[in-house]
Amino acid sequence: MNLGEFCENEAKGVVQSLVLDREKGELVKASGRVEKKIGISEGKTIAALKSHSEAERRRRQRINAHLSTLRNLVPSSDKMDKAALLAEVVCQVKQLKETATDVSERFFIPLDSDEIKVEIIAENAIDGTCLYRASICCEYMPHLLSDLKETINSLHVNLVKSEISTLGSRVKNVFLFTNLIDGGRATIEAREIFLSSVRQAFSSILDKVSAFPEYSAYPNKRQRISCFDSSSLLF
Amino acid sequence: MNLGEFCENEAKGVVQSLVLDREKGELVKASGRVEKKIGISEGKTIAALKSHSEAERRRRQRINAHLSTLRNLVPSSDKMDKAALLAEVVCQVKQLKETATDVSERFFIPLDSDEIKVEIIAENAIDGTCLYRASICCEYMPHLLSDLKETINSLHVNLVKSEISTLGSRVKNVFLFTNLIDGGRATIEAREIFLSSVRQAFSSILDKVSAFPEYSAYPNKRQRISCFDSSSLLF
DNA sequence: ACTTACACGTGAAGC
DNA sequence: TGCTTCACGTGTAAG
Repeated sequence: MNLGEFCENEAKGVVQSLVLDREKGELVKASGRVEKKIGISEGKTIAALKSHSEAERRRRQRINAHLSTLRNLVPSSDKMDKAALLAEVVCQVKQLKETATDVSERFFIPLDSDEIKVEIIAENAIDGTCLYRASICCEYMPHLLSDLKETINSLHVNLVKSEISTLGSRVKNVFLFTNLIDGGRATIEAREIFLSSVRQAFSSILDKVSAFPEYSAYPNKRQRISCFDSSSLLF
Repeated sequence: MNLGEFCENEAKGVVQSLVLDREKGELVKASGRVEKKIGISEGKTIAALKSHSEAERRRRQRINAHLSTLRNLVPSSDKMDKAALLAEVVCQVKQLKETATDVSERFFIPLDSDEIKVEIIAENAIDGTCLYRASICCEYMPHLLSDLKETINSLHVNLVKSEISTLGSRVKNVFLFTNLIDGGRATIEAREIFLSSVRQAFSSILDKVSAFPEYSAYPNKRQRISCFDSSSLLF
């Protein structure tokens, strides 16, 4: 029922509405409760309708403003319709994410998602000693590095190499180490147990970081990258 | 005028339409041309209206499908309304692009936008010889490298170093060189002329690449990065 | 004339 | 109840 229709029918004191019935393909009465008590507050109703349509107008403007912002961000998306623009945005986001992941894995850049990875990356053919790689990517917090150091120490591993890289407030740490305790005599089960204990140790750090109140509160930060070998610095 | 309104007025052989006048804040007649010849093709009109509303329905579905795809791509955007979702997407795209640019500049990764950069990066304090850095980022095409080689040769520069990196089908080349011809005696104007001649030479390569029919046709490619020093390989 | 895309006002549903 | 969001059918203009 549009505004014009309402006022027109208001005079008769009744509201009738016909709609297109999609299944039957014909016009039908809109509903059963078409009778209404009218005449008391036409002004109020009109005012409500007016504010409603104005609110809806504002909503559309908000959405379209974001869409045109996206248009500026996406190259050569002028004269694309809304659907095509959104399709293009989907592609861009996917591709950017994929690139970011690739770059991150190869070049050791911290991403925005927290992550822990612990894996065996090499096995000594002679004595069966394993080389492990453990990485943690998270938001920076005070004492993060000393916590990590403590964790590594408590695991009683033979640290081969450690690296840190930062991007904005994100930190990524990678550790290469061998297992001191069972070394070459480790069974597959023992290795799995060791892996999961390392994962657990790192996870508790991640929990601590997650619980830490961020003091950067998501600014439009200008991100800067730095990375270095911290083997000699930290440990 | 909605379908119900139309059919209702059709009986009277006239169409009246009231709309809310935003400036005056009151209801006014919609337009002057309210008289219509009706009774000839009601069926056709209804059919047209129906196909119209169905088309509009399909359009909405298309747009909403893309929006829900974006919802899945953006973390924790469940229960966001459309505007908030789009705002979040804008942020994500901006941040991803910024990160990509940072990473690209520092780690020498080709991005998706074609680019040429030629600049002086150092000047010899004694003889005034300049060290230049020229980079080109573009789509790969056959003979790109030999074209580049030819271009560099034709510029008669003293090539110090060249690097290539690729990401998917994108290629980025960086060249460090000094100017053989005028060397230390170059005036500021001569340097500018030299810079622009290098830019022009690279631009013609970029034009050639742009004109080249892509054979990758934008797949959802799994991008892989490789980069190497090509000084000894290429030149 | 037919299709297509957009803006609009409105009904319905969730707080 | 009032406010907000969404889907809908429609008016309208462009190709």
